[in-house]
Amino acid sequence: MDNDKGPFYYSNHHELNQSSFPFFMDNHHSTLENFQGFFDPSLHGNSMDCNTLSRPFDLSCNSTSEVIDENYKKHISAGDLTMISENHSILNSSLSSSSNEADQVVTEEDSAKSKKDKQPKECEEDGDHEKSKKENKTKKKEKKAREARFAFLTKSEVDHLEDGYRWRKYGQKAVKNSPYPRSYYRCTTQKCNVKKRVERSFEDPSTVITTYEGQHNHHCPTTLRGNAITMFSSPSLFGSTSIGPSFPQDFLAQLLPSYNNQYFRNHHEQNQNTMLFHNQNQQLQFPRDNGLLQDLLPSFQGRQKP
DNA sequence: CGAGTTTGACCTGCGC
DNA sequence: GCGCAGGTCAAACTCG
Repeated sequence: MDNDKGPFYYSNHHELNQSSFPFFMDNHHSTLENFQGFFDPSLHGNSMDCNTLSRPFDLSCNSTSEVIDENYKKHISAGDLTMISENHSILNSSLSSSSNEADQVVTEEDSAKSKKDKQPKECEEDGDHEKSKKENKTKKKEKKAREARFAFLTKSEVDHLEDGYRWRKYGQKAVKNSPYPRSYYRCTTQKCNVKKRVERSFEDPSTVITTYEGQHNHHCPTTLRGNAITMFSSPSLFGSTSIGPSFPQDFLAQLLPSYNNQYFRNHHEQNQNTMLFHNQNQQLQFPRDNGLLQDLLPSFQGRQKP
């Protein structure tokens, strides 16, 4: 994988298992397996800013939501897991089923293999399908920046997890080397081009891999924000001194209603006592720090690419 | 009847 | 150039 622009290159031979995956959700046991591990500065020797990961998520659900930063719309290759770092870098690891989830690359890059990003709709609305095809061909050289993607694993028996948004399935494909198909969804809201892919891990069939692409430009239809914010900001939940002043509540508040509210819906009651951040006495601080890439995924051995 | 799903065909990029 | 795999389209279908 080309990585000329990225300051960091991570070998794909280092293990990235579920415990090092940024958001490993376990709906059955009412835990977010890796939130604590992911944010825990004692594990990573450093910490991260709330904005680091909130960017690729739906900001429009937040009352303080703002214009999408074009700098985050970097190309990434198909089938990649992406996280956006504070300094606009992208952590990028392959999730394609043809590759192993434990055999991943983390890199900042503008992907050279940005696949087609079709824009035929405008053309087809005039009913001239052939014309649109031709125009499409002429446009293919104008590689449009692929939307940022963000993927996470969820332990669930349900493939398509409720996340508060309405999705229309527009495709399903068999995935190579996997008995489980990959489903393609598009946000049903007009002019919202957010997509997501859902597939089940063939290595761990209890795990669903959900990949979001793009950012919603509308409010979450069925937000559970209130619950999420209450829970995450509750001193009784985390302990009044356990959360540092820069605890990414905004990030979590943005994240959870959109991406995990089934979790809350189903387990809200028990979650009040059992959920999230196993070690609640941990000091959690997230100073703004650009040197975060090496710290995010400690199982990787990052190195400067020559 | 509208919204969502299914599914085969098609398009595109990439590796050989 | 060819084949493969990922991604998308769109007609047919299902469902409420």
